Amino acid sequence: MPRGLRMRHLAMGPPWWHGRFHGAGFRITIPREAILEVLSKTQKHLSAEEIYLAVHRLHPAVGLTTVYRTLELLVHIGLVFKFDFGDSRARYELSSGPKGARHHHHLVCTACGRVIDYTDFIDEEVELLQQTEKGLAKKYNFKITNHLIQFYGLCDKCRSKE
Amino acid sequence: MPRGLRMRHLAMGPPWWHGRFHGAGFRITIPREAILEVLSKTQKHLSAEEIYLAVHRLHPAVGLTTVYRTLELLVHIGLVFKFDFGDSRARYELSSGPKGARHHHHLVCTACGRVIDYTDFIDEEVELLQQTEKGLAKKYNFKITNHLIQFYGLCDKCRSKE
DNA sequence: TTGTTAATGAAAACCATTTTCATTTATTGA
DNA sequence: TCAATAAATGAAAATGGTTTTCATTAACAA
Repeated sequence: MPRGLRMRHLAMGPPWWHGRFHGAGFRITIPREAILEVLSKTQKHLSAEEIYLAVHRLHPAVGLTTVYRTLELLVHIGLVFKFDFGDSRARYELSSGPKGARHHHHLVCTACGRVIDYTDFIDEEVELLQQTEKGLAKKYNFKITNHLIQFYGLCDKCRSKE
Repeated sequence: MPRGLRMRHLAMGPPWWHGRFHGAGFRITIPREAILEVLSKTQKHLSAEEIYLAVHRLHPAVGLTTVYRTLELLVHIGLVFKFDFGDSRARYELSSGPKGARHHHHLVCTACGRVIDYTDFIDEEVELLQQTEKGLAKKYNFKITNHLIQFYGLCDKCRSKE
């Protein structure tokens, strides 16, 4: 049986993101473990408070302040995306799991605030985006690390109410 | 010599957006005129306070509250776009002038916050976006009215500081 | 194990935005 | 042209998500 990285996961070794932390000189703490645990077990776009509540269930000692600070850190090192869907509170999402395959875009209903993730057309989009990124990077000497694509409109429910 | 509304604009006729207001049942007031005036004379992404300050120069009686309320209204009727560039204050931009040709996307520097508008590649993007919108609209029964595209990364100045 | 320093939690501060409410003003009908 | 009336406004207060402060705790290198 092969060893190495593979084994570490089957044997429940350190989570995949520990390396990212150590590499950047950050400490691995219980609140941080808990927050990443929560984020990695949901597909939803959680707000800081929702994350706090979920973490609080497991570790009541963890405070909201730490949740905010940790999220800021995670966004900074690129482990988490921060979104604004227009409801005056930020939403957070793991940018990619250990398998690194989560990228999606959003449909935001401007009437009820519902957010739909979609991955359809992502391939075509990504191809174009890469060309665009390349061109923009060159023209503006900009180092592009990320992009945000959101479509706004009315979801099926809100359409029928009109 | 003709009197009435016409005169107020030096025979230039009512601004192009008056129709949009009357049609939706909203009144045309001095603060609203002033706010649209300010928005139509800049290419920048102004914050509510910046708009307030600019309006204040012309009409000191106009308050910040009214600016917020008017912007909300303008966003609602689609005359203005509201953006979030991550600096904890919303930015506003006229969605289209009378000639309706202003659409662009943004490059946002995550280090210094600089925002660059670009219209390059817009044609190719728009073509793909239309296909995507069509597909998404069908699949999710979503009526898409708008989209947001932003690229994040480091601008030339911040790159060289690294 | 221990010393150093980052990380934390509670409470207070912050600040963009929203709400309240009394007053003003644009519009409509006489 | 002039009220009538309901929308719009401004000042001040409230709101609420997020950040800061500061004393305490805990991660981790030696």
